[in-house]
Amino acid sequence: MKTLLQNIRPEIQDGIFLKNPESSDLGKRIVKEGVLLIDEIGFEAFTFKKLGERIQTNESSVYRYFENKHKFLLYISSWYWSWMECRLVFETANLSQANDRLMKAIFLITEDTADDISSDYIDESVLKRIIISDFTKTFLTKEVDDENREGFFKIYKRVIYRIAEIIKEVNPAYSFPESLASNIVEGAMHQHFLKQHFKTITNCNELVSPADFYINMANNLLIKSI
Amino acid sequence: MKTLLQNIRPEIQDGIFLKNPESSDLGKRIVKEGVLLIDEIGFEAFTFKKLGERIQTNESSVYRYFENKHKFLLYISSWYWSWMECRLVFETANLSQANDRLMKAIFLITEDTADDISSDYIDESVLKRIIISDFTKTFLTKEVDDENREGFFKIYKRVIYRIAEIIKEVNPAYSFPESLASNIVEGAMHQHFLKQHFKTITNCNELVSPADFYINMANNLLIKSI
DNA sequence: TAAAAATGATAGTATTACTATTACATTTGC
DNA sequence: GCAAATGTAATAGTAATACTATCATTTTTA
Repeated sequence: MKTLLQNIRPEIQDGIFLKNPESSDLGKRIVKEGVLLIDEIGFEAFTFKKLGERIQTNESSVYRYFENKHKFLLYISSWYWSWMECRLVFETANLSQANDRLMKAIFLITEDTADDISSDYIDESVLKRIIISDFTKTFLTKEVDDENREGFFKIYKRVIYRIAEIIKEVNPAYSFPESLASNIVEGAMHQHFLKQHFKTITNCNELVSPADFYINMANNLLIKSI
Repeated sequence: MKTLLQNIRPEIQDGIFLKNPESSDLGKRIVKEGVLLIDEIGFEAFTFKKLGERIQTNESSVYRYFENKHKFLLYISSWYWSWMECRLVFETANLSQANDRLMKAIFLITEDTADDISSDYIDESVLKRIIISDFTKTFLTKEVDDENREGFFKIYKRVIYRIAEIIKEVNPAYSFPESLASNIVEGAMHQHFLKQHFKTITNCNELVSPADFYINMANNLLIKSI
């Protein structure tokens, strides 16, 4: 499993990068260190100049790979969702019961920490933290419709479709499969955030995970109500 | 009701503004036109210089009221949640059944458009659009813990507590009242966003509203499962 | 080994995000 | 009605951001 995932290259939409960062050592360093730098100082304070200093290269070299930091965030987000889709497909493949697939899918999406399956150069647990605090910023912009048309959110949406499909299998009569899927994916990130910063408006803590909350939700909405 | 709400001044935490914009005509124009400008060009492109030009005043005059545009967003967000809390309290006050109060609360929080109850100078339906696309940006920052300690998110959290309290009344045995409340509030904003920009990952559309989705959710989780 | 591609270094521009100063206008308190 | 206090406008200035352009140098590859 480990080796399999390590060899999978993420599918990234044309137009997100200028030059494929996987194609060179510098490109890989930009991505690897960029992720760490965003995690350290936050996306707002992150600049290509600071990244250049950190990896001992010129600001302009970074600009050869990515147009701007927004595209960089789109890149690492696509990477994350691509990796998530891959795990979703692999880890549900051998489950014959739709309900088992749903529980597994919710568990994967909402789990607290990425497990230790790591690609060669990106730290997934750090990436997950960035996704929780910054992914929504990729689409909460005035350019969202143009960028959606260009396919920049394709993989993210595909992850949601896959979960919605499992939901439909579990209970074909349920009226809101897509909304429930998108609610679980977005909501899980939000509950993780609340757990860290606004503890009083969530029941998630060291003992209760977002997975518990959403597994209970899915069971009640789809199974007990049949 | 209209006059009542018109006369209520929002409760805004000290430290969000430098000088109370309600205290002068210029301050009110800053808020009113600032809201419209953010709606038009988006929060990222919004600057105090552009706002100054729009209302024919100097950039530095705007800086006398707000430290920066982040604080401005915090201000209009507090305003929105304050107004929402007020409506929540008033419109559920006369309902004796906890379940009726919950349905009313969910409806208020998730409703499509603000109704025509308007304060003298802020356009609530425009403000609601801004909340949907920009509210999360107020807390998805590196400064969130400091700002939370300063009370900048107090009213927002209080809205969630109130909903969580109603949830507990409806079903005291339910294990995740705070998480469900925060999920509904945040999720409703997200479903509105999806309805506008990512139609394929939501079931909400012209016929089905986020209110339908969340009312069904609350009923199934809290009532049918008792 | 020559051509092509990638990188590094430097410089430059427009805009942003402010701060400071001073002059002028308006309100308010007595 | 006038002085004091407060509020606003205008101008200028700084540091950082978000890039783009140019050209020399190094590395890759054909």
